[in-house]
This record gives sequence, C-alpha cells and structure tokens, in this order.
Amino acid sequence: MAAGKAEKGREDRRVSRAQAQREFRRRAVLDVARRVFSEKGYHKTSIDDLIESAGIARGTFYLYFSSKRAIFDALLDSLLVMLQSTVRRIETGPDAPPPVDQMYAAVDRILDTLLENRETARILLRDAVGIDADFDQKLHDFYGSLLTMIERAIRNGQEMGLVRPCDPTLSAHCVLGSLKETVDWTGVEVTKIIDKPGRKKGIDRERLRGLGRELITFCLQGLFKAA
Amino acid sequence: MAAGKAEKGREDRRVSRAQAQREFRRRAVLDVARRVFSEKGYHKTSIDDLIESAGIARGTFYLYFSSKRAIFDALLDSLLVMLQSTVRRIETGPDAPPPVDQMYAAVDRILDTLLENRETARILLRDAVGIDADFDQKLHDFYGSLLTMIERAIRNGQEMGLVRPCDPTLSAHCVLGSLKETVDWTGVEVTKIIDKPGRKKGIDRERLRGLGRELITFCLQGLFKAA
Amino acid sequence: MAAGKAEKGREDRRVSRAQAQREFRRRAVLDVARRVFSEKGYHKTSIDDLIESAGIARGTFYLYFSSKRAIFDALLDSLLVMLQSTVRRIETGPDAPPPVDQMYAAVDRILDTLLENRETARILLRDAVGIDADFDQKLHDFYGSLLTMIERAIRNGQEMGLVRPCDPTLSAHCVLGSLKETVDWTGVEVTKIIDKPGRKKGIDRERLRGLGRELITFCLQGLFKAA
Amino acid sequence: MAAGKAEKGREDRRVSRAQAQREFRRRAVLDVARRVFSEKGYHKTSIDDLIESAGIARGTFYLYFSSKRAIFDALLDSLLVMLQSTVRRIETGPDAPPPVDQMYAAVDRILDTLLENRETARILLRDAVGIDADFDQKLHDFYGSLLTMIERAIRNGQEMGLVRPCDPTLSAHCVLGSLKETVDWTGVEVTKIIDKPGRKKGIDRERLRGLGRELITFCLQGLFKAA
DNA sequence: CATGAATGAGAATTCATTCAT
DNA sequence: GATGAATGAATTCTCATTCAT
Repeated sequence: MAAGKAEKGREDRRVSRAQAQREFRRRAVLDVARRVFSEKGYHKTSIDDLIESAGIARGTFYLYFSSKRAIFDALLDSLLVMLQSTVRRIETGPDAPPPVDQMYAAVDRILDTLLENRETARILLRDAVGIDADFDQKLHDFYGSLLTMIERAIRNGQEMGLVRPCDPTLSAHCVLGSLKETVDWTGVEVTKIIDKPGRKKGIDRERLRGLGRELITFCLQGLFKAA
Repeated sequence: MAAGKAEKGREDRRVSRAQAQREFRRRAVLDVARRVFSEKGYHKTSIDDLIESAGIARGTFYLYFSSKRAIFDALLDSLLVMLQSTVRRIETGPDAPPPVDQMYAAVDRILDTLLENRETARILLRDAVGIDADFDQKLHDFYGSLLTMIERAIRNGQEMGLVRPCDPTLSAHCVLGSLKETVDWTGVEVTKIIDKPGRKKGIDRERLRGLGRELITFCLQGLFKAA
Repeated sequence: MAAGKAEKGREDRRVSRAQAQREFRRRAVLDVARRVFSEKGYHKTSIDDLIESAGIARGTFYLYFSSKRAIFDALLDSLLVMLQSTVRRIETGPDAPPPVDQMYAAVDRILDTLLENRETARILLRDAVGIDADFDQKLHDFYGSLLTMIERAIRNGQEMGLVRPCDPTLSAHCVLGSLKETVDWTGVEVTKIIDKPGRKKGIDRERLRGLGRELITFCLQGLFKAA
Repeated sequence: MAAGKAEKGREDRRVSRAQAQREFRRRAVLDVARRVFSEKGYHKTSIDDLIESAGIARGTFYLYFSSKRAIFDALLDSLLVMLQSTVRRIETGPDAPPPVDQMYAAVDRILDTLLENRETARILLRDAVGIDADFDQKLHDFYGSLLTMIERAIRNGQEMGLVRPCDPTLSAHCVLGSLKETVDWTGVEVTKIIDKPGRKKGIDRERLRGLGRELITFCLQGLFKAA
C-alpha cells in the first residue's frame, strides 16, 4: 500500500522474473512436445507421453496449454508465422533486385527456416492434416497463399517473357511439391546425417545451400524458356 | 462324409457361390470405406461411420476385416500394388522404345491410375502417415522404390547425355513432389469440377492428358540440358 | 429379400423382443441409478458407482444414457411428468365436483405418486437444484406452474367467499412448502418404518391417507374463513 | 527471549493487531464466498472463483480456511448459530408473555435474521444438502431441533386447549415447510425488488413484517380450533 | 453367416490442495 | 504472512473389438 519506488521496482522485477520463468517453462514443454510429436505423430502422442517426457505433472501441462490441440497449434503457428514472414519479404517493386536473385534468396531463407525447424516442419508435413476442420482450414489458407504467390510470380515471369507458356496453377503446384518433398526428405534423411553428437545440432549450411540451388534450378529450368 | 461326386460338385458350387458372395460383400464394404475415409480422414472415421454407411452390423464388419487398421491397409495396398505394376512397366531394355516416350506413357498411366482412384489416392496422400510404424515402413518402402526408379532413370539419362548434371536424388524428390502435389490438387480441386451429376463420375481425360503433359514438361525441362 | 410373411413375422418378433430387452435393461440401470442417487446424492455419485451397482461395464452405461446428466434427467423427468399430469386432472368446470373434494383427491394423488416414487422424490427435493442452468430452469418452471395453480385456486376461493382475505402468492408458497416438507419427511422417515423386509415395499396407504388429510386440514383451515 | 514488560506489551499489541487484521481478512473472504456461493451454488463454485473474487492468492485462501468445505461450513455455521439463538429465546416460563405474542415475535426475529442473511439462507436452503455425511447430520440436527421446538409448542398449545387436535409432528413439518418456502421465495424474488441501487441493500421491513404476519396467520389458523 | 449388446482399456480434462520461495 | 506454480487423484466419456444368440 505505502510502497515506495524501491518497493515498486522490486515487485516489478519479481513479476517480470516470474513471467520469464513462466515463459521458460512453457518453452521447455513446447520443446518436448515438438520432439515427441515429431517422433510419434499427433494421434499416437498422448498427454501422458508429453508430461512424462517433460517430467511434469498432468495438471502442470494444463497450466501452460489449454489442450492437446492447443499445444499442437502453438507449435505449428510459430512455424507458419515464421514462414509467412519469410516469404512475404519478396519485393515486387520497380527497383527491387532481379526476380531470379530474389527467388534464390527466398528459397534459401525458406529452406533455412524449415531446416532450423526440422521437427516442426516434419509435423507440419506429416500430421497437420486431419486434426480438425479449423486446422485444415488454416493449412488450406497457408498453402493457398503460398500457391497464389508462386503463381503470381509465374504469371509475372510470363508477362516479362522470362517464363515459357505453361499452366501457372499446375506449375505452382509442382514448385510447391518440389519444395515440400525436398524439405521432408532433408528433414528426415539429412537429419540422420547431420544430427550427430559432436556436431551439436549444427546444420550443414554448405550442403543446404547446394540443395537450395539444385531445387531452384530444377524448377526454373522448367519454367524458363529454353535458351 | 458319404458324399458322391454329384454332391461334391453341388457343394463346390455352393461354396464358390458363397465365396463370390463374400467377395462381393467385402468389396461393397471397401467401397464405402474408401468414400468415408476420403471424406473424413482415417482418425475421424469410426467403425460406426463405416458400418452405418455400409448398412451392415458391427460384427459383420469384423467378419470381413480384422480391424480398422486392416481395412485401411486393404484399401491402400490395392492402390500401391496397382501403382507399382504401373510403374514397373517401364522398360529399360536395349530395343525398348525411346526413354522419353516411355516417360510420357508412364506418367500418363500413373496419373490415370491415380485419378481413377482419386479417393484412395487422397487417403494415401493425406492420412497414410502416422497410422503406425508398420504402415510408415510400407509407405517408406513404396516411395523409396519410386524414388529409386526415378533416380535410376535420371542417372541413365545423365549417362546418355540427355540429362544435365544435377543431384539425382534431390531431383528425384522434386519429380516425386511435383507428382504428389499435382495428384493431391487434381484429386481435390479437379474432382469438384468433374464430379458433377450428369457426368456420372466420368473423368475428364482430355484435361488430364493436358495436365500430364504439363507436369512432364515441368520436370523434363528442368532435367534436360538446355537445347 | 425374398422373405415371406412368416419370415417377416419372425423378424418382427425378434426385433420387438430385442426392443423389449433393451427397455428392460435400461429400466434396470435407471432403477439402480435411482437408488444410488437417492443414497449418495448426485454430486457424490460417480459413473463408477452407477456401473458397479448395476453390474455393467462402463461402455454399457453409455449405451443406454448419453451422460450422467442424462440419466438424472430421465429419472426426474418421469416424475415431473407424472406429477404434472396428476395435478392437471383438477377440473374447474361448472359442474365439476366441489372444489374441496377435488383438493382432497388431488393431494391424495400427489402424495400417492410421490410416495410411490419416494426415492426419486427425494432426489428431486435434495439434489435437483444446482445441477446446471437448464435444469434449474426446468425446476423453476415446474414449481412455477404448481404455484400458479395453487394461487389461482386460492383466488377462486376468495372470489367464492370460501377463502379468507390473504396474500395468495405467499399462501401458495406456504401450501407448496408444507407439501414439500411433508414429502421429504415421509420419504425419509416413513421409509425407514415401512420398508421392512417382509412388508415387501408395500406402502402403508392407510397412514398415508391420514397424513394427506392432516396436510390438507392444515392448509385449508388457514385459508378458510373461520366458521 | 529476554523481553521486558514493555516489550511484551508491544508484542501483545502487535500480536493482537495482527489477529484483528487476520480476522478482518477472514471476514472479507467469507463475505465474498457468501456472495459467490449464493450466486453459483456450492458445486459450481471453484476455489478459483473464490480467490479471484476476493483478490487473494490461492495459498492465502488456505491460510484462512482449511478447505472449500470448511469455508462453506463457516458460512452456514454462523447462520445456524444465529438462528438457534434467535429461536431459543422463546420463553415457556409461568409469567412469560402470552405464547401467541411470543410466536409472532419469534417469527419476526427469524424472518429478520434470515432476510438479513438472505444470501446465506439461500445457500442453506439450496446447496447445503448432499455436501457430505457430516454436514447432512448437522443439518438434520438443526432442523430436528427446530421441529422439536415447534412440535413441543404445538403439544403445549393442545394441552392448553388453544390448538385443535392434530398430528403434531406433521403439523410441525408443515410449519417448517411454510417457513422455508417463504424464505426461499423472499430470498430470491423479493431480493430482486428490494436490492435496487439507491436503496443500498436496505430491507423493506414494512413488507417483511406483513409477510411474517401472513405466514403466522396461515399457520395458526390451521392449528387453532375454529372459533 | 449375421447381429448388435457388451466390454474395458484408454484418453482428455478438472480442481482442491500443497509447498518452496 | 503471502504467493502462485505444481501436483495428481478423480472423473467423464469414447471407441475398437469380442462374443453369445
């Protein structure tokens, strides 16, 4: 009541430390959930699995997440948001960098993001469909926006005479499919290679850059007019 | 016990008619399950949904299939077998038709098969992962054999100087990804267009052929050396 | 398919026997639930208690009732309906029997009904409030209709010069309260007396009639003008 | 340890201030609990509801009350004690005031007490049954003592020739029932009327006196010999 | 063969209470 | 004293599978 500045400050610090603590715990649970979900899949993962792996009590879980669905959501949302922002950064202005360079950069960024979030990406690709109607819609929207973006780029390219005549929608799907499959593959297979003890979860960016180049080349040479 | 030939024959006929009857029922249930699974997804489909749609009793279901998992298996196995055989028919012999022609033909056949089994294909693409370890292995093997095949074709093409230098594994994944995404898209989006009353589930082969050409072109022009 | 009349008939019989069986089981569960609820109260009764007492499996319970709330509902609804119809039978027509006689008869019927359903009545009086908003509303409506009826009777009596000047609403509450308390008392205390082995759940109608007379006399002599 | 008189005194003062503080807090929580319980009912009220409304921490609650059950107990106990003392004050001595006058006064006091504790009374009437065996016993005892008292009064009245021949036990239940129902009704319905902003929780004693008179008249004219 | 009532292991979620800070 | 994060027993409900008729 009669608290002076000092008291207020101390209280604030206490509160913010508690908040930090809370965020820390929440993240710890999220990290565990990410691992477990990516290993067992959403449906075969029970709350029991989660709390056992996290070493917390049943009730504690619900202190941080309102439901199994909610933690799954939290997991994927963060990735989707990251990807959206990654993708959005493609500029279409007049004095923007050459589109091709931007594509390379964009794919690099996307692959970086996905590879840095390999487990979540795997969950996204393998488990996210069929959770429930809301989530399906969210995914549909996400992929839809991606496809729209790619398709628009293709149409632009066609207008600029850079891209050969083709069905832009189908081609966009091919690009997306190539990307998805590459990610799934790298996320699973590459992981086996690069996640070795000693390597400390570091990602082989060298190799990744190479794969990115290849992926883009695969797509572009199908879209570009033959020289 | 004391059955004469005639009796035996009659019994055989009875047995075989019973067998045919059994097969007929089984198929009917499979057909229903295919539809329901493709509409609701594996996890959201209950045995109740299945038997209600099929108009059979709970116990009857288990006369034909040993479990929910088993009918799902049966559904996808038939498609996988079909696809395997479709794909296998690519000849690599000395006096086989030109490889490019074969590719076109193969993709045509694959797309035909997949589109004729749109519902199952959709299940395969959306629900098949995460059922259980055995199934995951089966899928892994299936896609693995597909990838191996594509990769081998790419390597062959490289040796023959038809395919530009590239990472054959990654490229194979791109091809597979393009194929998957195209099928998923056509399975969902195109279905809305072509499954109209009056059209009676006929498939628009014309359009399909076009999409197949586009898909192949997308892939090939990424693989071929620029002319 | 090619079933003749006989077959049809047999099937019908089978179906109706199954239905009867089902109804029989359902009733058995209801009977058990009535007993358990009346002994332990709604909140302290778990589904576990119910199924253990009924000697059925957890799933079986949900075959007959969709929820704990639902079986409680079923229990009380039947009583409420019974009471409503019992009460409704009071005629107010021109050449109906004298109102006083009808009152006696009505109270007799109500007490009979309640005493024959002692356990349910006890549940109604002790547990029904606070289950949920819907149920509270249902109870409120039920008692409301009862009160309205009593109040109307009082007003009529006043107009006919039979009932002394008084606040009809408060008086109606007193009548209802007297009735409730009597039922609660008889339901609990009397039960101890009359439910003895050997007596076979028979109800001491003699005593009951006496209590009914007393109750009515209590109320009426408070409402009648002093002679 | 080595505390002198002065120190002791100061400490005492400190202690007693702390005690007062404690009592103050405790009362504040009780007040909140009374309101919440009366609004939502015992079972639908969670500790969360209580501490949130009281603006205290979870642990703090348990510093003042050992359990949810305990605070409920405390709430009702105070009312029960109040009522007991209110009722007890009926004198049966030789030169006591005329019994009828005492009844009027007693009912007035009871109604005053109950109406002044409308919320608690409502809890008593609606939620108190079915909490647990101990509490049921306590209630049973309370109402039992009330009934005994009423019954004794009736018997006295009969001996004095004031009360008509009747079953004293049943009649006592009717009196109690009338009282309960009146209180429940006034607690709910009247509250809507008299708890208006501006009136500041004042109770319409005028109207209340009227209801008391009516209630007594209802009961007495049923008990008195017809004039 | 066909049936569908019965089963019970499991799943998610709640909430009164405790205890380290 | 005060706090609120942590706890875990208890509870309701689901649903794939079995089995007597």
